Formats: sequence, structure tokens, C-alpha cells
Amino acid sequence: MKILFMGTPDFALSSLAALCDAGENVIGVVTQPDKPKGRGYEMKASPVKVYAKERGLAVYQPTTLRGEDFDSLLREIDPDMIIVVAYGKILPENVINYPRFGCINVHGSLLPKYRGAAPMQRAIIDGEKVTGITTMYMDVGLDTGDMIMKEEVEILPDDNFENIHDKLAACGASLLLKTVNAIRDGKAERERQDDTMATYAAKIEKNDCIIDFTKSAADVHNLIRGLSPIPLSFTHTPDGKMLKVWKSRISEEDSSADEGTVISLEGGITVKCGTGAVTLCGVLPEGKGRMKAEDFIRGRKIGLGDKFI
RNA sequence: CGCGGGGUAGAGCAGCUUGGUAGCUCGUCGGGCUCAUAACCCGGAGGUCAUGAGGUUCAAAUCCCAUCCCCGCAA
Repeated sequence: MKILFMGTPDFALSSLAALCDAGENVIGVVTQPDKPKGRGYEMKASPVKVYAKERGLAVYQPTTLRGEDFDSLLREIDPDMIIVVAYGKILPENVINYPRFGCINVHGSLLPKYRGAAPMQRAIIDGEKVTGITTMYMDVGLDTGDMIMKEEVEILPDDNFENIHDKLAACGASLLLKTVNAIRDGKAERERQDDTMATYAAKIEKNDCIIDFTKSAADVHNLIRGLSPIPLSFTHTPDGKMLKVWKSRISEEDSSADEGTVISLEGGITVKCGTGAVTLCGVLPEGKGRMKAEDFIRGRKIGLGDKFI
């Protein structure tokens, strides 16, 4: 069975590597074009491309999937199945309908919940205890296709985006292999999504990263861990500088101070929230690298009674 | 040439504008106090102030020049 793989970031890489290691016939890899990234705008290839090159796989980086070019490429390589994992582009109908065994997608949530671009982050931010992986047959909608397999992954109280991402990437890879096998054997199930239960996990915008200390300590902590280590949530110190936070915990302490006020500097920066308080344990000052909160305090950048804004 | 911050003791920082004995909060080592301690007191070690036999100067961490490295933002 000839498989065309489409994906871009690390999350997709896990699945691609699993397919290759399992000896599946990956005849090509489609990934996003190299883009100028990072400091100095240097061109950077996607993780999937780097791996595919090492592995000697054919790499395609079309700017668009619509139109003659990709259409003829599709006919030329003639895949029996297309597997899409975090590719970053919407597939047009003609592509979805091309392969005999369909277009399979690996999605980082238990559909129909958290359809969309940032399911893992949103699940953590919402304080979910469980998330998971769903494999599905793609259709023209956004993560609305018929589901094939699911597997749950627990979200522990202190898991952050990085942990969950890694767990789900591994889970996604193994579930993908099972799914592919089931399809090949003609044993794959096909379950419609209940649209009335659907929720949408929108892409994380900068506004989503602002810490709102009027919320409960749990909400603040969930936001911080859901966005750590990237892109990181942030607040502002009294001098107006941005302070990102990469690690926190819910504090036992409390106070009647205003929300956002520093009420303790023992073992971190403890900040009063709408309900309860949160201790910031790891921060990243503007223009600096990440550091422990204790070190930030030693540098005398924050004092008791200061208020984050 | 996208924008910006920075390289001073093991960590985080100050000092640089207005050149002239290298400082703060910790850590560390030794001693003391204490039933005891991450607390407190006393004492010590530890720095080529990124690099350049560079420039200016009587004198450079500080001003000028060049290079290397680290980081944040934005995409």
C-alpha cells in the first residue's frame, strides 16, 4: 500500500517515524515550504522535512494543494492512502477523495471535542483531566470526519503542554499504526461525530497568553501549564516589562490583597488570584532567558506588595 | 541586513551616563549561637569585568573600534 504522508511539526514526525519503522511503504512526504524563521530570519526546514531527507524519502513542499501542479503530482505518485498529521493546510476535496483507502488524520483530542488547531493546549487550559487521540477519515470540514479509533491519555495536575504533546505524539503514532492495519485488513470501524457535542479549539493567539489574576488560582495555573514551554503565558511587572511564566503551582497561602499582588516570596513569587493564590516558580524576564523565580527575586526585580498588571 | 536585551565570583543582578581600591542578594567553606534548623551572628575562599599584547587616557568594567557567543520579541 503506497502511503503519502503529510505533516510538518514534531508532533507529525512521531507518526512518520513510526510508519517508517514499521516498514510501511511511505512513497513521499508533503510538508510546509521552508520559511524564514527565528532570529535573523534564517530559512528553516520543518522537522518532518529534516527527517524525511535523512531517510531518503521524496519531499514535496507545495505552496498550495489547489490547482494543476499538485493534482498532477498526486496522479504521478498515485498514493493508495494519504495520512495527514498536523500538516497546516486544509486539503481540498479532490485530494481527500483521491486515495482508494482514504485520507486518514491523526488528531490530538477525543473528537468531537476540541476540533481545530490547538486541542492539546486548550484541553489543559480548560482543566480537562483526560484527553487523547482520535484517528479519522478526513472530510471537507475541519476535523469533522468519521472517526476510526480513539485512545485516552490522562492529563495529570502538573502536566504541561510539553508533557501532553509528547504523550499524545507517541500515542498518536501507535494508534496510527493500528488504524492503518485495521484499514488494510478491512476491519476499520467508522463512527460519525456527534456535532452537537463538538467544541472548537482555536489557534492560540497572543491575547490568550495574558494571565488574568482575577480568575481562580486553578485557572491561572492551567493557563500557565497549558502554554508552557511554548508560547508561554505572561503578565507585566510594575515597571511595565513583560514577564513570561513557564512553571507554577497552586499555593496554600491566601490573602485579602488585590488580585495580582505579590503576597509572598518564599520559594517563588506567590500572587493573589481571584480565588486563592498561585506561586510562580519559573519565569522569563523580557530580554532574558528562563530562570527560577528565586533567582529573579535575588536579582531584586520584584518585591512584596508589587502588583502584576 | 526584521526589532531589541545581554556577556562582571557557582546563580541572579548592580556598577558604565559624570573613567580612578569590584559591590548586592544568595550559594559555598570554616567557626559561633541554638534542643534544633532552610533561621541568626562572625570570618574566609572564589572575578583574565566575553575576546583583542586594539584605540583614547596618567588611569578603562566604565569611553571608541572590531570580533565571538548567549537570549528575548516579532514572523
